[in-house]
Amino acid sequence: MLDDFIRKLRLQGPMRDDDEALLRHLPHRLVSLSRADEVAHDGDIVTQSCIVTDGFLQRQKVAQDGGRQILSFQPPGDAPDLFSLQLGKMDHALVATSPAQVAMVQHSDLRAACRQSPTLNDLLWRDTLIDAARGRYWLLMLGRAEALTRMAHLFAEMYLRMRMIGRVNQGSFDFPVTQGDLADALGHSTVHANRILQGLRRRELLAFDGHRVTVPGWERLKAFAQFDASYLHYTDERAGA
Amino acid sequence: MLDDFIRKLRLQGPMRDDDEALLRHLPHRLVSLSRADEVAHDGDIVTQSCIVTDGFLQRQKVAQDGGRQILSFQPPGDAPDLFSLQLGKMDHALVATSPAQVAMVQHSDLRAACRQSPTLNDLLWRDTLIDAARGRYWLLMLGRAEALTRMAHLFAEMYLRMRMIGRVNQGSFDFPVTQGDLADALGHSTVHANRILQGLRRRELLAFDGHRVTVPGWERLKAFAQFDASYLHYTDERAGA
DNA sequence: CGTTGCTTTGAACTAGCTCAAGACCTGTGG
DNA sequence: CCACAGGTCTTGAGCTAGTTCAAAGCAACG
Repeated sequence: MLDDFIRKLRLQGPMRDDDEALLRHLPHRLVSLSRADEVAHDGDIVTQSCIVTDGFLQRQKVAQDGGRQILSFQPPGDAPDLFSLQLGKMDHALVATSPAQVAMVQHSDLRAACRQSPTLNDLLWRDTLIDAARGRYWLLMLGRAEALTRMAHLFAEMYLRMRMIGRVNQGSFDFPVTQGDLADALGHSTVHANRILQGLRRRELLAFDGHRVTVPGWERLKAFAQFDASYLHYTDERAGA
Repeated sequence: MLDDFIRKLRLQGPMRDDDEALLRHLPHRLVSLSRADEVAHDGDIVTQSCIVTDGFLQRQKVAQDGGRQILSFQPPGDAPDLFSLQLGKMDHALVATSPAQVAMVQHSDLRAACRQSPTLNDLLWRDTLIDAARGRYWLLMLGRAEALTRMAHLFAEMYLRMRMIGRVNQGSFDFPVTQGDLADALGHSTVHANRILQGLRRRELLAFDGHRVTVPGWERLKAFAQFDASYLHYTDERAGA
């Protein structure tokens, strides 16, 4: 069940076999989620973290005026609230983007594993930092990139991340989000998200039907989105190619 | 020299006295910087991290089109590239915003200290995660907040962070940045940054002369900026009040 | 087979941009 | 001590990317 997580950690740095064993023996409880289910609410005090095993979660934050900003989409293999192991408190909500499945792990068990193995401690720390690096890149996109590039970049990142966990088949992968979700992630209105998607399809950079993304030419999309995979900090040489 | 850093860590969670001693005995080298000096370049492989002891650093990233996005301003007490302890590689540049002083610490020494004290390991991990939390909040601002709120929020955050390290006197603190810097941080043009600042001054929310910020009424600014300090994860009760 | 939520389109509007020029300030060399 | 140079700030004016509002089309689900 934690296969994707372990696979991703291995892509992000060297993992000792005994650390993998420690992870595999982590007690966990599988939970199935429907779209919009909240794994954790903004402000919650939490004592467990989750690992996405199927579907997508998203981080989101609702502003005073009711506007919603989606801070990230988290594909399988992600541990989107691993940070709470150290912070203990949510500063945003963690919500199921689509029907999803997560493995819940107690902080006490994670802490015990980290104490037992400093190298596992480092692997997890590293994962939370790569997560932050993705956030920084998203910041760059929101601040500087124009609409088409921004949207293209989001899809390029998802494409590569899904490919790295083996979930891309013939240039296409599941990504069940609404255009409203995309708009809230990119800081646009729903109407404009719709028009951007049409623009990307017209340019034959990607097609998206609300459930599945198809990338006809990865190199073309990469170039258009000015996508440079180095911020994902994969140590594997094939990454991003 | 590491006083502000230790002070900040103590505000973010309980610190054992022996951990403080470990930090104080970290070998470090003080470096003075002029405005625009690069502590680390985008893409650098690094084996040391810095702690800001005076002045401001900023993270920044230059897009293909030459546009620059400032990802964060780092006041004294921050360790803006502590993440490189785990990642080893810069995915953005670290630059002096103004004349500044930093303490450089070797990763090998930091790693030794973390191995020696798991609680110190946690304090540092925690610090990198709070840094990420600030980034998420900035993302919310860039995505959803309108110009005036966005600018006000940046100043509110800097005000509070400076106050927590004792660098606010009578509602005013040093913040030597140009309007171009502010624009590049907030995703605006320089011209617009200028007009926003005029708007904030006209409303008597804050005054800024290019060197120093003066906040005539903290409560008013807080309300206007919709500032809620909880994302800074200070454990001290006085924080944000 | 009707309801509900999502997508698509049009049209008017606006926040923020770009371009351009002038004012101001600060440090430097003569 | 002055003049000049380079950067920063300020202002105006026209433009554009993206918004809001409103309505219609579509598709999935009970």
